[in-house]
Amino acid sequence: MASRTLNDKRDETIRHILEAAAKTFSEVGFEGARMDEIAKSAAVNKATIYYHIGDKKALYAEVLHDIIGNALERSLRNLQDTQSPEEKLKTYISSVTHTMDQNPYLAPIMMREQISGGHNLPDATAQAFANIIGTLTNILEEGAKQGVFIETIPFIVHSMVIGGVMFYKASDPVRSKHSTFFPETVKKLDKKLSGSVAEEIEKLILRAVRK
Amino acid sequence: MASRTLNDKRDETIRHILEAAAKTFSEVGFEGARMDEIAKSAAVNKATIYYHIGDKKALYAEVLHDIIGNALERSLRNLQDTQSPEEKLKTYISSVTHTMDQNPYLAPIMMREQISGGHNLPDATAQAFANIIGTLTNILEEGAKQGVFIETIPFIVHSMVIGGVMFYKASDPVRSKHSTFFPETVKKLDKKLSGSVAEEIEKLILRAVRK
Amino acid sequence: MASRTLNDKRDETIRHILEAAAKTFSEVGFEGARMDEIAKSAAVNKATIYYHIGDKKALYAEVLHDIIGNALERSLRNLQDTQSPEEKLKTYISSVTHTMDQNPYLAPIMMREQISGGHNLPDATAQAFANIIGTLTNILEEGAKQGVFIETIPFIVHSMVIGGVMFYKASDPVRSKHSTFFPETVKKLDKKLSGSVAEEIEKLILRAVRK
Amino acid sequence: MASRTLNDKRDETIRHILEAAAKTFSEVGFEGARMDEIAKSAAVNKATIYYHIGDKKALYAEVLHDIIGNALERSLRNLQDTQSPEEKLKTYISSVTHTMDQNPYLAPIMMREQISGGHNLPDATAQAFANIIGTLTNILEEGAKQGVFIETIPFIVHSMVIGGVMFYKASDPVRSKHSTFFPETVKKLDKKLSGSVAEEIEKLILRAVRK
DNA sequence: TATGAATGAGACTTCATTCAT
DNA sequence: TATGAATGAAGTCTCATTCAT
Repeated sequence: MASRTLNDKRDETIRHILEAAAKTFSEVGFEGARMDEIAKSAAVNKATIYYHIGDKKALYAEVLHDIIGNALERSLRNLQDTQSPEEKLKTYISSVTHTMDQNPYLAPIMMREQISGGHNLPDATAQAFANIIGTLTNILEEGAKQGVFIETIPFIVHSMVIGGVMFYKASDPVRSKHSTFFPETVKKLDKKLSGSVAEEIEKLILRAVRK
Repeated sequence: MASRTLNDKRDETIRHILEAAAKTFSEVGFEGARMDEIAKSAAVNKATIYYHIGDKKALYAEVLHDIIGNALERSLRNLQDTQSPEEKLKTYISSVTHTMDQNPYLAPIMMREQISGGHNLPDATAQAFANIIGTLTNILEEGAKQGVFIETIPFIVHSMVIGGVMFYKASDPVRSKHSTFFPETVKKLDKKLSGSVAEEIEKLILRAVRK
Repeated sequence: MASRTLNDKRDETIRHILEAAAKTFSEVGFEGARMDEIAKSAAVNKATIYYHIGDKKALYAEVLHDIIGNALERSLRNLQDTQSPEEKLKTYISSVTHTMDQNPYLAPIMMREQISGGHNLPDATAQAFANIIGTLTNILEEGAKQGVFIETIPFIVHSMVIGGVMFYKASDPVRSKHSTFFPETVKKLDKKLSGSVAEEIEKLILRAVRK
Repeated sequence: MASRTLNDKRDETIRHILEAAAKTFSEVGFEGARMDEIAKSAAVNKATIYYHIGDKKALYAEVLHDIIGNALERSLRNLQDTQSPEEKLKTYISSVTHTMDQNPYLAPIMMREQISGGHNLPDATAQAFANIIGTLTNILEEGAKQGVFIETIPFIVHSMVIGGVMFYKASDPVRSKHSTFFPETVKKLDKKLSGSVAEEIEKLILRAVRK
């Protein structure tokens, strides 16, 4: 029981650190993140991070693996037994939008990774990422074979879904900051993707690929 | 004549600096950029940057204004006298893709700005950025009014176009780095947007919004 | 019986620690030694060192007292009843060389102490060290009085014996590391002082001081 | 002329740094040295060391090369045209003792290098060091061939000369610190090797090897 | 105008030590 | 008795910026 308690405490500390790190990395990126800031935000001594996890790079890798890796994989599980390609595509898109909503750190971190060429992307994460594309490709090809979808370049559809969703998620701060430049209709948009926004994306993508 | 020559030289130096800075900022972001690196890449002394332009923030603002600002505005000019909403939308998309191809520093810098909430975005640039959305909104609304487009949330279409294009452009390094994870079809895709890729995006967007 | 067993275990733990500490201190010096490293090498938890012995300085003092102190004193016992000054000098030198061979941690630690001015030298150790010089001085003076040795400055003879022996012992790693620089004859030399090397030193010193 | 002045200043700064570093490294060793301390002692900002020379390891290497390397080589020049093996041996020893006197940082640094196995010894320095042994070996072998010296193991003679001299030089702090333990005769010894002490060493070594 | 030298502030990291169990 | 967790202090190094010429 004692060891159980100890492990609990350890795990809790680590979770605090990873949570704070994910938040910081998502907000300011790897280069902009300060170990001091992360430690303070996790309410632990800076050295504790080094004790439990390691240096900044190791911390980043851990965040990617722990927070991002899981989220990406989880988002694919709902697909298993859905039926028609169209249904699958809907589920796929709603899984992606839902995941982005659930984990607010996901989109910024992944976008930055994307831009910087995946320099710090652990293989496991890159693999998970590739799986997403693979899954979409399968859906689109299956749909094309069944004659319900047109022929497409899957990676471009993928770019539009993921890029579009991420862009939308990430654009929230800009929209509010320079609000005077944006028309009212743009500013009114919900911060959440789920609901009408997710449906709008689904609608557009389906219209685009449906025969 | 002497002063003309001097000015030429001065301008050339500044151009070198801005070019090098744009490249560096696009590759590693504001936080990741090193003044030393930029100076070396511009083949000038580090102090020269401070002499001619100012500190790092000033340099970044100058890059945004000089490189990005112009490019954005240029991309809108082709729209002036095109006719039907569908034609306008086509031109709009090809302008965006063309601009991204012309200026390789544009997409990364803008995406990073987007993610970080436009923290360093000069007002002029934000304004130009807002104009793009405004233009697209007008096109879509005109199309809807004429009954050739469905009703859409313009900012979401915008997210899919810009986000999709940027994502595609930015994903090139990841695709090659973790190439083993990606299927052959993904790896074969062209680095340039123009041509088939731009057409594919146009096709999908048009299919999505066309009634 | 239980307490006896406990004491045994405790003593064994302490012995492990001191052994590991002596090895580490001899290899990298006081400043270069890491408590983590010593604990790992002793197969105990780091806190155990603090519990049983104390902080780094206390540990170092303990090593000096326990390992070094005894060795130095032991090396003097053989001298008690030897007879002629020449015999005594021979015994003295072979005691020194033998001690250095027996305890591989001795020479490095003592040399470092020497260099750093005995900053961390406990009084007991310094005393034992002074005794060695005193003993040699006595032997040399007795020999001079008996007319079998020339007049010498004992501390200089001492420097040549101790310095020479330590230098020889310590030079083993350099000889092998930069082996290409050393001629074959140098590299072939034995790691042990005892035997031919000790005899050679004896021979040279005796020739130097013998009338 | 301006550039000359600039270079002078640069060189002076570097000399200050190397001087301070040599002193510090000699006193407390590589691990014990603090960059802060060295900078303060050189009256420059800490960053200036990194600007001109590099990190701690680079600084240490530079010290070894600059201070030690030169000194060692200089000590060999006097040997060129001396005549008899005995004269050469005398010159050799006085060169060594003189060098140690001239450069007070030499003995401690070299001894520490010796002890730690030449871990940080640049090849150039190791080479210079090997040359010293080679030179002595030649002298001893020439003397033996001419029948004026006995057969010896040169590296052991070398150990006694270098080890002895270094030990003597290095023992100065201990002698004064624990002065109560040392007899008056030991304490009275001069800090300088030159003069009587150097002569005493010469005398002893010559007596040892002379046939 | 341009630049090599220099620096203050602050970043990352290490390490001896203590705490809580 | 022993230890995993945690930390404060201090160390190394970096970097945007300024200085002096």
